[in-house]
Amino acid sequence: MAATLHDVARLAEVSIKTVSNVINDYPHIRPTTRERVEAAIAQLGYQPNLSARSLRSGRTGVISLALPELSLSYFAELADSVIAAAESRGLTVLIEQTGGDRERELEMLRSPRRKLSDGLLFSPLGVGQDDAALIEQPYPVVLLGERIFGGPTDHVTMRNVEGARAATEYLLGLGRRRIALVGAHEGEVIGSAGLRLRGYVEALEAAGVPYDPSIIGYTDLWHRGDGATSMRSLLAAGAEFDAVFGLNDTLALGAMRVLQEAGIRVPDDVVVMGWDNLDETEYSLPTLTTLDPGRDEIAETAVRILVERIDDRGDHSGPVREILAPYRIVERESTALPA
Amino acid sequence: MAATLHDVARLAEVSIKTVSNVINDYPHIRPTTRERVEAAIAQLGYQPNLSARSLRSGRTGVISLALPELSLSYFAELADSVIAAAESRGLTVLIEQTGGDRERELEMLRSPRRKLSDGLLFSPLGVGQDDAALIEQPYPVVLLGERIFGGPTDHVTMRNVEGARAATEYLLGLGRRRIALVGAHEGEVIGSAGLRLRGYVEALEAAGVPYDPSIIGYTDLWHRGDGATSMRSLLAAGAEFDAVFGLNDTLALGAMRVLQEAGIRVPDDVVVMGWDNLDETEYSLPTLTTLDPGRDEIAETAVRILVERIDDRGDHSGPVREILAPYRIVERESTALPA
DNA sequence: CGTTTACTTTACAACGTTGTAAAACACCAC
DNA sequence: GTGGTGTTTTACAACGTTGTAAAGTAAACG
Repeated sequence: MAATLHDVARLAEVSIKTVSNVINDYPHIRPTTRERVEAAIAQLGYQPNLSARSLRSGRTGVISLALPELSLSYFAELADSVIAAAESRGLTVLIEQTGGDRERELEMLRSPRRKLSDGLLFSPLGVGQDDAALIEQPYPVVLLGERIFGGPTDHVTMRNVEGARAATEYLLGLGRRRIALVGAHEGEVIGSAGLRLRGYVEALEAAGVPYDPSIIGYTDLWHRGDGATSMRSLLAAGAEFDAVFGLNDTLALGAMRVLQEAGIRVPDDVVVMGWDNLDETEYSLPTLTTLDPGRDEIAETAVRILVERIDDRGDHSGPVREILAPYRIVERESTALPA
Repeated sequence: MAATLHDVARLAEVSIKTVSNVINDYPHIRPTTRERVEAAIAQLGYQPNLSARSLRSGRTGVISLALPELSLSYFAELADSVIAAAESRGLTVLIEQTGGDRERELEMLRSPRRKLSDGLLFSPLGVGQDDAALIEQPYPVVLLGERIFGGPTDHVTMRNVEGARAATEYLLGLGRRRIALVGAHEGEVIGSAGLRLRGYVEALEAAGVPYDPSIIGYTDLWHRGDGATSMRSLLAAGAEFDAVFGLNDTLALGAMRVLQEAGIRVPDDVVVMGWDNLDETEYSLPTLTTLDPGRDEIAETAVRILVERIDDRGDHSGPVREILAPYRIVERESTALPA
């Protein structure tokens, strides 16, 4: 069996509390004692039992990250960033996949498993604005994403409206006037799709370019195939456009593939732009212009805020914060017009 | 503060042990008592403290998964599968990123953080055959991947040699004789690259096709850019080939992109094949033929074996197992020759 | 109606750690 | 020496849970 404080204490001939003190860097310890204890620790290969420590201290040193699916590249890269941010603070990350299912997301919030962690970063897909009240929990939660605004918890997200507006303005700036949009969600107002659509519309209005429903492609999901399917229907319907704005990179890549199959050249005939700045946009053919929504910044900020809430435990008084990460447009080949 | 067994017991007017019994489905409880206890639990919103439970029971219900990086698609999809397999057994997964760095991988094995979990699924990249002895730990570890064989722990992996041989034979079967390989590692014998290269060589020999070092592309890593760079050097060196076997999908996709840039048609001029069956191979242009190495099977098996070891705790007697997942070739457009 | 048997509930200890408070020790000044 | 000050070490309790073993209760048998 693994060694405990008692074993170390016996070997070093001190009390267990002294061993505990050595481990926790209590300042007043005689150097000779410290040495003896450290030798005993080394000899027995002692490692503290974290369950006991966390029972005693009420802290586990673990945070949970609940997200739809790791096989969606955006969430994989987000998880990567979150783990890195947590690691730099000595925290470990427990990942829960919800599949984007509302019921499972809600269950995640209530499940006793959350007791395994000190706090939760929650990135919902199924839960929506109507459920805002439900995410209030008696333990620290930081909300990620665009499903809920003005909820009861801290919230870190990207600038969807502004970003989409900037992206659309960028395409307008290239002289394009018929910008097809891929990935809209029927009737959605809040949520990534709804907000980005709003930014798109705002940019068009500001530029005096009419909004044309016939070049808006609707999809249920933002998986790889959806962009392709959506683009196929646009082409089949005879839609005319000179630019495509994919509401995320995978949609844009799928759409781009269909354009190329149809013999339409990118960027010469139609320019294409995505959103997320996934690794793979740097290696597609052509490479994809995209909007970098500040993923690292979001992860870093979210972890920082969550840790602050954890440290404030009991004192839930601080105001609810809503933090927006900065975005930037990354220009690549898919919008590079001949000089 | 959160309710404890004591609070529930007081409210239900029973002993805490009775409450504990109700929670743990102890059979001999009077229905009326059970009802009273359950009402109290509901009223207080009681949830068991998992730290205390795990201190008492020695189990946490968590397993760790140590892997290089979630932003590498293969590992993201592997993690997805592992989490799903764990979830179906009521386990949660703690993810640690090692960055593929040997030191950090070794540290992971020794770190007291492992106490947070009941066992470890370890997918190394930096640690190699020479370190085999180091992965022996006084707690359950299942090794994933191809860096170490014949080590002291259970091991689940793909059939690298056979798979690569089958893939090469498949390309030979298309009538191709000059099969370029992308992603070899200089001097490696064990490890994904070394093993797959061996399968490639075996297939050539069996078919009586000479092995030509001038069409072997070496890369340090298997990241997205490496396949592109490697293919560029092959082309620059004037290498001649009619097929490309990428040792993984990202390499193959990178190489394919460079071929297309150079005006070489895929599959007409050169057929391309990858390895991993990533989601994205289904949406590239052209879609990529690939070898599916049985990722779900690997995850499912690894979790199952790990759980068995955890349940056997103390009884480390069972023989070390080496399990190979079945592979299959997925034919897509990148090798579809005109009829 | 006493005794066996089975069911139901309980008190207590233990898991390994850390906070509290106090004891033991060393040192110094007077 | 005596008292004061600061350092070092300790005993004990507590965190919330479950296993052990035993006590209490009800049903069943002879």
